[in-house]
Amino acid sequence: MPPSPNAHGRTRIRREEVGATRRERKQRTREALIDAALRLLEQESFSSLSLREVAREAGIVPTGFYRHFENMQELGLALVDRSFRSLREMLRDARATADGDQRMIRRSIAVLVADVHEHRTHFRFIARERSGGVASVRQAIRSQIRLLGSELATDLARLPVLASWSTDDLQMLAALLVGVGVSAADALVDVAPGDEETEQEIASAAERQLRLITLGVPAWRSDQGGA
Amino acid sequence: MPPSPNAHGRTRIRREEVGATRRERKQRTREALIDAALRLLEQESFSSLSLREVAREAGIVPTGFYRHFENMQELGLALVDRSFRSLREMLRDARATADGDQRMIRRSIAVLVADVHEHRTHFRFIARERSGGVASVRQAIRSQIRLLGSELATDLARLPVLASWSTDDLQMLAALLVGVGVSAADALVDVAPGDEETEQEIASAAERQLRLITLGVPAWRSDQGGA
DNA sequence: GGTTTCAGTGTACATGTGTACTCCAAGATA
DNA sequence: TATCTTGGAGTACACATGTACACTGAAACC
Repeated sequence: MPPSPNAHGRTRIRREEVGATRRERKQRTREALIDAALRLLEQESFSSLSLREVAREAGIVPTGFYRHFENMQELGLALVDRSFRSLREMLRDARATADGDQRMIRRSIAVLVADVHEHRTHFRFIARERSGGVASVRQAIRSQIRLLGSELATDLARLPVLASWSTDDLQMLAALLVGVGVSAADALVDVAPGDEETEQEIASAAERQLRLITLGVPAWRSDQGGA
Repeated sequence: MPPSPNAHGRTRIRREEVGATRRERKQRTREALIDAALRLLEQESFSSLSLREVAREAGIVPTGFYRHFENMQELGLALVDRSFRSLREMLRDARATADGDQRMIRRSIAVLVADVHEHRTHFRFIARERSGGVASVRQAIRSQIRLLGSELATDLARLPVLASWSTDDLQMLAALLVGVGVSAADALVDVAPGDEETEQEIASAAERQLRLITLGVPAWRSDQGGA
């Protein structure tokens, strides 16, 4: 624990603070709580994060927390929501604007890398809690990722190469592709902030992995099982 | 928190317990601590696990913990070690005894599924902490998984189809295959204990994913970049 | 058989926790 | 203007936590 608990740039909210309507100020405190949590999550995991800690970092008194969230778990769900909001749209856009599977792959990876870059804290949270401690948070994250997969499967179904594929096989493929993305994001989150080279390597590896997979697609026959 | 903290079958260790040499008894208590931790980790994450909790569950007094581990983090590393010990050998064996890539895939997945089945607690721990809270534990797990990848890459290099591949591409392929395995294990850990059907589905999906990847292999050309 | 070692005990303490309660000042509403 | 509503403050309490310290009795050793 750092010696000075309120040391670095937390968002102090005070009654005296200038601010417009009451709703706006409440909203702002809510944001401050979310941001405070994300900031603290760079150092520790969600399940070991305490209500008091978050409140302190946000600059309000512990009991004030309850005006915004019933408990920490609810804060967790808000964090999941916040973290996934933009990514899903951006990915869908990326697939819509660029068709042709190779271009789609490059675009999607680029979007992912850029988003991880810009919202590192969100992705660190997601990566850490995807299999992590608090059950409801974990489930929320997984359901978001599953959604990502379904959306991808729907788009894939429109590609000529995949026209003859069964829904089951499409889901399998989509899950595989999403898995590669998740692994890449996982790896990116742990790259030192300045290290663009490693970042580039991870992106390139993910791209090549996706490309390898697409190479298998034309040869796929659902029923071929044995050696 | 459950009403009776010492309720279910924890391993009580007492001075009066019959036991042979002093070393053996110390070893047994150490095991009891590890087992206690694994038991508790079914309900909560490692970073929110307390030293007192583990000691209590193992049937010793809090301060007794220090006779075995310097702190919780060291316990965590012991858990990582314990969890990976058997799997790596089993996987290497599986690849050694069955050559021919399709058979290798089937065998490896079978080994993984069986091991997850038998040591569910280990894999739950690994899955949860792989991206989880305590840095040193996370790093230990990742290095084990990376090792898994390197070992696989070495074995892959011996396959005729991959003879011409660069080391870099082999690493990329190995990472992809290991990634599929990790995802599968992730999913398996959350299957309800009795539900063999879902288990079978996950295994089958992973197998198909691996098969699809191998289909891409003959078509791979390292330098082909564009659409 | 006497001495040493040491795994596990028991006590103690300062600190952090979640949450119940009352209070208040400023925004909302009439 | 007077009244109501409500974010947030302040106080309080009953816990749980990590670890320091002195202890004990049996195994290990001479």
